Amino acid sequence: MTLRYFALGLLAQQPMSGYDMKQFLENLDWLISTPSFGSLYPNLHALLKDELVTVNVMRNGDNPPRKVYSITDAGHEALQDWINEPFDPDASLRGFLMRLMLANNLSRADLIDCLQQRRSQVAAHQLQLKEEKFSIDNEEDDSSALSKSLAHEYGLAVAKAELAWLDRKLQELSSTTRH
Amino acid sequence: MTLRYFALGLLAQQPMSGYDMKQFLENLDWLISTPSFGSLYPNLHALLKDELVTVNVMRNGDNPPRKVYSITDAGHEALQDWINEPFDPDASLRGFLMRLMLANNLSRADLIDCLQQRRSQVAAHQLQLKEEKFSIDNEEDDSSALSKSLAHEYGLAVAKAELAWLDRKLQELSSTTRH
DNA sequence: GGCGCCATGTAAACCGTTACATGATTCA
DNA sequence: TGAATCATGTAACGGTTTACATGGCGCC
Repeated sequence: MTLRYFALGLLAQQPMSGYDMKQFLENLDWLISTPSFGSLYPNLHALLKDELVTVNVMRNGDNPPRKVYSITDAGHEALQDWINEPFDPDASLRGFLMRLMLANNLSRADLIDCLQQRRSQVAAHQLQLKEEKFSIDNEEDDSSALSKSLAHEYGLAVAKAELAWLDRKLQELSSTTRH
Repeated sequence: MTLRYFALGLLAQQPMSGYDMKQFLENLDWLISTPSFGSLYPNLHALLKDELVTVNVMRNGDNPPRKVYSITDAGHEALQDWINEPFDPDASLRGFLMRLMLANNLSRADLIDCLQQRRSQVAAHQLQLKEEKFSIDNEEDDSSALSKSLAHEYGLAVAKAELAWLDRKLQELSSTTRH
Protein backbone atom coordinates (compact mmCIF):
# COMPACT_ATOMS: atom_id res chain seq x y z
CA MET A 1 0.00 0.00 0.00
CA THR A 2 2.91 2.30 0.45
CA LEU A 3 4.21 2.31 -3.12
CA ARG A 4 0.68 2.93 -4.35
CA TYR A 5 0.40 6.23 -2.54
CA PHE A 6 3.95 7.25 -3.04
CA ALA A 7 3.47 6.87 -6.79
CA LEU A 8 0.27 8.84 -6.54
CA GLY A 9 2.14 11.55 -4.68
CA LEU A 10 4.75 11.78 -7.40
CA LEU A 11 2.02 12.17 -9.99
CA ALA A 12 0.64 15.00 -7.88
CA GLN A 13 3.91 16.86 -8.49
CA GLN A 14 3.76 16.30 -12.22
CA PRO A 15 2.33 13.87 -14.78
CA MET A 16 4.75 11.17 -15.81
CA SER A 17 5.03 7.69 -17.24
CA GLY A 18 6.04 4.57 -15.32
CA TYR A 19 9.40 4.71 -16.99
CA ASP A 20 9.92 8.33 -16.00
CA MET A 21 9.03 7.48 -12.45
CA LYS A 22 11.59 4.72 -12.27
CA GLN A 23 14.26 7.07 -13.60
CA PHE A 24 13.30 9.65 -11.07
CA LEU A 25 13.38 7.22 -8.17
CA GLU A 26 16.68 5.78 -9.20
CA ASN A 27 18.16 9.17 -8.46
CA LEU A 28 16.99 9.00 -4.87
CA ASP A 29 18.05 5.46 -4.43
CA TRP A 30 19.68 6.25 -1.13
CA LEU A 31 16.42 6.32 0.83
CA ILE A 32 13.84 4.16 -0.70
CA SER A 33 15.35 1.41 -2.74
CA THR A 34 13.83 1.88 -6.18
CA PRO A 35 10.80 -0.27 -6.89
CA SER A 36 11.04 -2.58 -9.87
CA PHE A 37 8.86 -2.32 -12.94
CA GLY A 38 7.25 -5.53 -11.80
CA SER A 39 5.62 -3.67 -8.93
CA LEU A 40 5.49 -0.20 -10.42
CA TYR A 41 3.40 -0.97 -13.50
CA PRO A 42 0.77 -3.07 -11.72
CA ASN A 43 0.41 -0.31 -9.13
CA LEU A 44 -0.18 2.27 -11.85
CA HIS A 45 -2.75 -0.04 -13.45
CA ALA A 46 -4.54 -0.30 -10.12
CA LEU A 47 -4.55 3.48 -9.66
CA LEU A 48 -6.02 3.79 -13.13
CA LYS A 49 -8.69 1.21 -12.43
CA ASP A 50 -9.64 3.06 -9.26
CA GLU A 51 -9.82 6.29 -11.26
CA LEU A 52 -7.27 8.06 -9.10
CA VAL A 53 -5.26 8.76 -12.26
CA THR A 54 -5.86 9.03 -15.99
CA VAL A 55 -3.62 8.00 -18.87
CA ASN A 56 -2.53 9.86 -21.89
CA VAL A 57 -0.99 7.56 -24.46
CA MET A 58 1.61 9.42 -26.48
CA ARG A 59 3.09 7.80 -29.52
CA ASN A 60 6.81 7.91 -29.50
CA GLY A 61 8.15 7.34 -33.00
CA ASP A 62 9.32 3.78 -33.39
CA ASN A 63 9.63 3.27 -29.65
CA PRO A 64 6.70 1.83 -27.72
CA PRO A 65 4.18 4.54 -26.88
CA ARG A 66 4.61 6.36 -23.58
CA LYS A 67 1.72 6.18 -21.13
CA VAL A 68 1.71 9.42 -19.24
CA TYR A 69 -0.34 9.32 -16.06
CA SER A 70 -2.00 12.33 -14.43
CA ILE A 71 -3.67 12.54 -11.06
CA THR A 72 -7.44 13.15 -10.87
CA ASP A 73 -9.47 15.05 -8.29
CA ALA A 74 -10.39 11.76 -6.62
CA GLY A 75 -6.67 11.01 -6.62
CA HIS A 76 -5.88 14.22 -4.80
CA GLU A 77 -8.47 13.38 -2.17
CA ALA A 78 -7.17 9.86 -1.69
CA LEU A 79 -3.65 11.22 -1.37
CA GLN A 80 -4.70 13.74 1.26
CA ASP A 81 -6.42 11.01 3.23
CA TRP A 82 -3.34 8.86 3.16
CA ILE A 83 -0.99 11.68 4.09
CA ASN A 84 -3.17 12.73 6.98
CA GLU A 85 -3.53 9.33 8.53
CA PRO A 86 -0.82 8.70 11.11
CA PHE A 87 2.10 6.67 9.84
CA ASP A 88 3.45 3.53 11.46
CA PRO A 89 6.22 4.15 13.93
CA ASP A 90 7.82 0.89 12.87
CA ALA A 91 7.94 1.54 9.14
CA SER A 92 9.79 4.43 10.63
CA LEU A 93 12.43 6.43 8.85
CA ARG A 94 11.50 5.21 5.43
CA GLY A 95 7.83 5.92 5.72
CA PHE A 96 8.55 9.33 7.14
CA LEU A 97 10.97 10.21 4.37
CA MET A 98 8.40 9.27 1.76
CA ARG A 99 6.02 11.73 3.31
CA LEU A 100 8.72 14.36 3.48
CA MET A 101 9.28 13.96 -0.22
CA LEU A 102 5.64 14.65 -0.83
CA ALA A 103 5.67 17.75 1.37
CA ASN A 104 4.56 19.90 -1.55
CA ASN A 105 1.12 18.44 -1.15
CA LEU A 106 0.97 19.57 2.46
CA SER A 107 -0.13 22.85 3.90
CA ARG A 108 2.33 24.44 6.28
CA ALA A 109 0.22 23.34 9.24
CA ASP A 110 0.08 19.75 8.00
CA LEU A 111 3.81 19.71 7.47
CA ILE A 112 4.33 20.86 11.03
CA ASP A 113 1.95 18.13 12.18
CA CYS A 114 3.93 15.56 10.26
CA LEU A 115 7.23 16.65 11.76
CA GLN A 116 5.76 16.73 15.23
CA GLN A 117 4.36 13.26 14.79
CA ARG A 118 7.80 12.02 13.89
CA ARG A 119 9.32 13.98 16.73
CA SER A 120 7.18 12.32 19.34
CA GLN A 121 7.84 8.89 17.86
CA VAL A 122 11.58 9.38 17.89
CA ALA A 123 11.44 10.81 21.40
CA ALA A 124 9.54 7.77 22.64
CA HIS A 125 12.08 5.59 20.87
CA GLN A 126 14.93 7.39 22.51
CA LEU A 127 13.45 7.10 25.97
CA GLN A 128 12.99 3.38 25.58
CA LEU A 129 16.52 3.02 24.31
CA LYS A 130 17.93 4.90 27.26
CA GLU A 131 16.06 2.77 29.75
CA GLU A 132 17.11 -0.44 28.09
CA LYS A 133 20.70 0.63 27.80
CA PHE A 134 20.72 1.45 31.48
CA SER A 135 19.50 -1.99 32.45
CA ILE A 136 21.90 -3.68 30.04
CA ASP A 137 24.89 -1.79 31.38
CA ASN A 138 23.94 -2.85 34.89
CA GLU A 139 23.83 -6.58 34.21
CA GLU A 140 27.61 -6.96 34.14
CA ASP A 141 27.34 -10.74 34.08
CA ASP A 142 25.88 -10.85 30.61
CA SER A 143 28.45 -11.92 28.06
CA SER A 144 26.42 -10.43 25.24
CA ALA A 145 26.40 -6.97 26.78
CA LEU A 146 28.82 -5.60 24.20
CA SER A 147 26.65 -6.21 21.17
CA LYS A 148 23.49 -5.05 22.86
CA SER A 149 25.23 -1.88 23.95
CA LEU A 150 26.62 -1.22 20.48
CA ALA A 151 23.27 -1.33 18.74
CA HIS A 152 21.73 0.82 21.44
CA GLU A 153 24.47 3.40 21.23
CA TYR A 154 24.03 3.58 17.50
CA GLY A 155 20.31 3.96 17.82
CA LEU A 156 20.74 6.73 20.34
CA ALA A 157 23.20 8.61 18.16
CA VAL A 158 20.82 8.52 15.23
CA ALA A 159 17.82 9.47 17.38
CA LYS A 160 19.68 12.43 18.80
CA ALA A 161 20.53 13.70 15.33
CA GLU A 162 16.96 13.24 14.16
CA LEU A 163 15.56 15.15 17.10
CA ALA A 164 17.99 17.99 16.62
CA TRP A 165 17.07 18.31 12.96
CA LEU A 166 13.35 18.11 13.66
CA ASP A 167 13.53 20.75 16.37
CA ARG A 168 15.49 23.09 14.17
CA LYS A 169 13.09 22.63 11.29
CA LEU A 170 10.04 23.08 13.45
CA GLN A 171 11.42 26.29 14.79
CA GLU A 172 12.19 27.56 11.29
CA LEU A 173 8.68 26.74 10.19
CA SER A 174 7.04 28.49 13.09
CA SER A 175 9.17 31.62 12.91
CA THR A 176 9.31 32.20 9.16
CA THR A 177 6.47 34.07 7.54
CA ARG A 178 4.40 32.06 5.15
CA HIS A 179 5.95 31.57 1.71
CA MET B 1 17.19 -15.05 4.21
CA THR B 2 17.87 -12.32 6.69
CA LEU B 3 15.55 -13.49 9.48
CA ARG B 4 17.00 -16.97 9.16
CA TYR B 5 20.49 -15.85 10.07
CA PHE B 6 19.42 -13.29 12.58
CA ALA B 7 17.54 -16.00 14.46
CA LEU B 8 20.58 -18.22 14.22
CA GLY B 9 22.68 -15.42 15.63
CA LEU B 10 20.39 -15.00 18.60
CA LEU B 11 20.64 -18.72 19.29
CA ALA B 12 24.41 -18.31 19.25
CA GLN B 13 24.05 -15.99 22.24
CA GLN B 14 21.88 -18.44 24.14
CA PRO B 15 19.44 -21.30 23.55
CA MET B 16 15.83 -20.20 23.45
CA SER B 17 12.39 -21.08 22.18
CA GLY B 18 10.54 -19.36 19.39
CA TYR B 19 8.32 -17.71 21.93
CA ASP B 20 11.31 -16.46 23.93
CA MET B 21 12.78 -15.05 20.76
CA LYS B 22 9.65 -13.10 19.94
CA GLN B 23 9.58 -11.66 23.46
CA PHE B 24 13.19 -10.68 23.18
CA LEU B 25 12.73 -9.02 19.82
CA GLU B 26 9.67 -7.17 20.95
CA ASN B 27 11.91 -5.34 23.35
CA LEU B 28 14.06 -4.06 20.51
CA ASP B 29 11.10 -3.20 18.42
CA TRP B 30 12.57 0.19 17.64
CA LEU B 31 15.04 -1.14 15.08
CA ILE B 32 13.85 -4.27 13.48
CA SER B 33 10.13 -4.53 13.55
CA THR B 34 9.47 -7.82 15.30
CA PRO B 35 8.85 -10.76 12.99
CA SER B 36 5.55 -12.57 13.44
CA PHE B 37 5.22 -16.17 14.56
CA GLY B 38 4.10 -16.93 11.06
CA SER B 39 7.61 -16.34 9.79
CA LEU B 40 9.56 -17.11 12.95
CA TYR B 41 8.42 -20.69 13.47
CA PRO B 42 8.88 -21.82 9.87
CA ASN B 43 12.36 -20.32 9.90
CA LEU B 44 13.26 -22.27 13.02
CA HIS B 45 11.89 -25.44 11.42
CA ALA B 46 14.11 -24.84 8.42
CA LEU B 47 17.18 -24.29 10.59
CA LEU B 48 16.40 -27.55 12.34
CA LYS B 49 16.00 -29.44 9.09
CA ASP B 50 19.35 -28.11 7.91
CA GLU B 51 20.89 -29.23 11.20
CA LEU B 52 22.13 -25.77 12.09
CA VAL B 53 20.22 -26.06 15.38
CA THR B 54 18.89 -28.80 17.64
CA VAL B 55 15.70 -28.88 19.70
CA ASN B 56 15.13 -29.73 23.29
CA VAL B 57 11.47 -30.25 24.02
CA MET B 58 10.76 -29.33 27.62
CA ARG B 59 7.40 -30.12 29.09
CA ASN B 60 5.81 -27.18 30.74
CA GLY B 61 3.08 -28.26 33.14
CA ASP B 62 -0.30 -27.83 31.55
CA ASN B 63 0.99 -25.33 29.02
CA PRO B 64 2.13 -26.57 25.64
CA PRO B 65 5.71 -27.88 25.79
CA ARG B 66 8.51 -25.40 25.08
CA LYS B 67 10.86 -26.19 22.21
CA VAL B 68 14.22 -24.80 23.14
CA TYR B 69 16.60 -24.49 20.20
CA SER B 70 20.40 -24.58 20.46
CA ILE B 71 22.94 -23.81 17.78
CA THR B 72 25.18 -26.61 16.46
CA ASP B 73 28.76 -26.48 15.21
CA ALA B 74 27.51 -26.41 11.64
CA GLY B 75 25.28 -23.56 12.73
CA HIS B 76 28.22 -21.57 14.02
CA GLU B 77 30.02 -22.05 10.72
CA ALA B 78 27.02 -20.99 8.68
CA LEU B 79 26.61 -17.93 10.88
CA GLN B 80 30.25 -16.94 10.42
CA ASP B 81 29.91 -17.28 6.66
CA TRP B 82 26.86 -15.04 6.64
CA ILE B 83 28.37 -12.44 8.93
CA ASN B 84 31.52 -12.23 6.86
CA GLU B 85 29.84 -11.75 3.53
CA PRO B 86 29.33 -8.07 2.70
CA PHE B 87 25.88 -6.72 3.45
CA ASP B 88 23.64 -4.88 1.02
CA PRO B 89 24.06 -1.12 1.07
CA ASP B 90 20.36 -0.72 0.36
CA ALA B 91 19.05 -2.92 3.17
CA SER B 92 21.14 -0.36 4.94
CA LEU B 93 20.67 0.68 8.53
CA ARG B 94 18.55 -2.25 9.44
CA GLY B 95 20.88 -4.90 8.07
CA PHE B 96 23.79 -3.23 9.72
CA LEU B 97 22.08 -3.03 13.09
CA MET B 98 21.27 -6.72 12.94
CA ARG B 99 24.94 -7.45 12.52
CA LEU B 100 25.83 -5.09 15.32
CA MET B 101 23.52 -6.99 17.60
CA LEU B 102 25.39 -10.15 16.78
CA ALA B 103 28.77 -8.54 17.44
CA ASN B 104 29.56 -11.12 20.11
CA ASN B 105 30.16 -13.61 17.36
CA LEU B 106 32.77 -11.38 15.79
CA SER B 107 36.45 -11.08 16.50
CA ARG B 108 37.71 -7.57 17.15
CA ALA B 109 39.16 -7.42 13.66
CA ASP B 110 35.92 -8.55 12.07
CA LEU B 111 33.98 -6.00 14.06
CA ILE B 112 36.29 -3.27 12.83
CA ASP B 113 35.79 -4.55 9.29
CA CYS B 114 32.05 -4.40 9.73
CA LEU B 115 32.11 -0.84 10.99
CA GLN B 116 34.44 0.24 8.23
CA GLN B 117 32.19 -1.36 5.63
CA ARG B 118 29.30 0.66 6.97
CA ARG B 119 31.43 3.76 7.15
CA SER B 120 32.31 3.65 3.50
CA GLN B 121 28.71 2.99 2.54
CA VAL B 122 27.42 5.91 4.53
CA ALA B 123 30.18 8.14 3.20
CA ALA B 124 29.25 7.25 -0.38
CA HIS B 125 25.64 7.93 0.49
CA GLN B 126 26.49 11.28 1.93
CA LEU B 127 28.52 12.32 -1.07
CA GLN B 128 25.69 11.48 -3.42
CA LEU B 129 23.25 13.37 -1.24
CA LYS B 130 25.43 16.46 -1.20
CA GLU B 131 25.77 16.47 -4.97
CA GLU B 132 22.06 16.02 -5.49
CA LYS B 133 21.17 18.65 -2.98
CA PHE B 134 23.48 21.07 -4.71
CA SER B 135 21.82 20.53 -8.07
CA ILE B 136 18.34 20.74 -6.56
CA ASP B 137 19.08 24.01 -4.80
CA ASN B 138 20.30 25.46 -8.08
CA GLU B 139 17.16 24.71 -10.09
CA GLU B 140 15.15 27.53 -8.51
CA ASP B 141 12.35 27.10 -11.01
CA ASP B 142 11.27 23.76 -9.62
CA SER B 143 8.13 24.06 -7.53
CA SER B 144 8.86 20.80 -5.75
CA ALA B 145 12.27 21.98 -4.53
CA LEU B 146 11.06 22.29 -0.95
CA SER B 147 10.17 18.67 -0.44
CA LYS B 148 13.22 17.38 -2.22
CA SER B 149 15.40 19.58 -0.09
CA LEU B 150 13.74 18.47 3.12
CA ALA B 151 14.33 14.79 2.56
CA HIS B 152 17.90 15.45 1.54
CA GLU B 153 18.59 17.57 4.59
CA TYR B 154 17.21 14.89 6.81
CA GLY B 155 19.30 12.23 5.13
CA LEU B 156 22.40 14.35 5.52
CA ALA B 157 21.76 14.98 9.21
CA VAL B 158 21.41 11.29 9.87
CA ALA B 159 24.44 10.40 7.76
CA LYS B 160 26.55 12.92 9.61
CA ALA B 161 25.57 11.47 12.97
CA GLU B 162 26.27 7.95 11.76
CA LEU B 163 29.72 8.86 10.51
CA ALA B 164 30.58 10.61 13.75
CA TRP B 165 29.57 7.60 15.80
CA LEU B 166 31.39 5.17 13.54
CA ASP B 167 34.60 7.19 13.64
CA ARG B 168 34.49 7.46 17.39
CA LYS B 169 33.86 3.76 17.81
CA LEU B 170 36.57 2.80 15.35
CA GLN B 171 39.04 4.93 17.22
CA GLU B 172 38.04 3.38 20.54
CA LEU B 173 38.47 -0.08 19.10
CA SER B 174 41.89 0.61 17.67
CA SER B 175 43.24 2.35 20.76
CA THR B 176 41.87 0.13 23.53
CA THR B 177 43.82 -2.98 24.44
CA ARG B 178 42.07 -6.23 23.69
CA HIS B 179 39.44 -7.20 26.25
C1' DG C 1 -18.13 -14.54 30.88
C1' DG C 2 -14.71 -12.59 28.31
C1' DC C 3 -10.01 -11.36 27.93
C1' DG C 4 -5.04 -12.16 28.10
C1' DC C 5 -1.14 -15.19 28.91
C1' DC C 6 1.29 -19.24 27.62
C1' DA C 7 3.10 -21.82 23.34
C1' DT C 8 2.92 -23.89 19.18
C1' DG C 9 1.55 -24.25 14.48
C1' DT C 10 -0.62 -23.73 9.48
C1' DA C 11 -2.99 -21.52 5.36
C1' DA C 12 -4.18 -17.61 2.75
C1' DA C 13 -3.32 -13.21 1.28
C1' DC C 14 -0.03 -9.46 0.25
C1' DC C 15 3.40 -7.14 -1.94
C1' DG C 16 7.56 -7.18 -3.69
C1' DT C 17 11.64 -8.97 -6.76
C1' DT C 18 13.57 -11.68 -10.54
C1' DA C 19 13.36 -13.09 -14.86
C1' DC C 20 11.34 -13.23 -18.94
C1' DA C 21 9.14 -11.25 -23.62
C1' DT C 22 8.65 -7.70 -27.35
C1' DG C 23 11.20 -4.85 -30.93
C1' DA C 24 13.48 -1.01 -33.04
C1' DT C 25 17.79 1.85 -32.58
C1' DT C 26 22.34 3.24 -31.50
C1' DC C 27 27.07 2.56 -29.92
C1' DA C 28 31.54 -0.10 -29.57
C1' DT D 1 28.09 -9.21 -33.03
C1' DG D 2 26.65 -7.90 -28.73
C1' DA D 3 25.04 -4.66 -25.46
C1' DA D 4 22.42 -0.66 -23.95
C1' DT D 5 18.49 2.57 -24.22
C1' DC D 6 13.67 3.18 -24.76
C1' DA D 7 9.05 1.45 -22.87
C1' DT D 8 5.77 -1.62 -21.70
C1' DG D 9 4.10 -5.73 -19.65
C1' DT D 10 3.36 -10.67 -17.32
C1' DA D 11 4.42 -14.99 -14.56
C1' DA D 12 6.85 -17.37 -11.11
C1' DC D 13 8.80 -17.17 -6.89
C1' DG D 14 9.91 -15.53 -2.00
C1' DG D 15 9.33 -13.91 2.43
C1' DT D 16 6.18 -11.71 5.55
C1' DT D 17 1.96 -10.53 7.76
C1' DT D 18 -2.77 -11.71 8.97
C1' DA D 19 -5.84 -14.63 10.58
C1' DC D 20 -7.05 -18.75 12.17
C1' DA D 21 -6.77 -23.19 15.41
C1' DT D 22 -5.69 -25.58 19.90
C1' DG D 23 -6.39 -25.57 25.17
C1' DG D 24 -5.83 -24.76 29.97
C1' DC D 25 -5.20 -21.31 33.54
C1' DG D 26 -5.77 -16.89 36.05
C1' DC D 27 -7.81 -12.20 36.43
C1' DC D 28 -11.54 -8.71 37.07
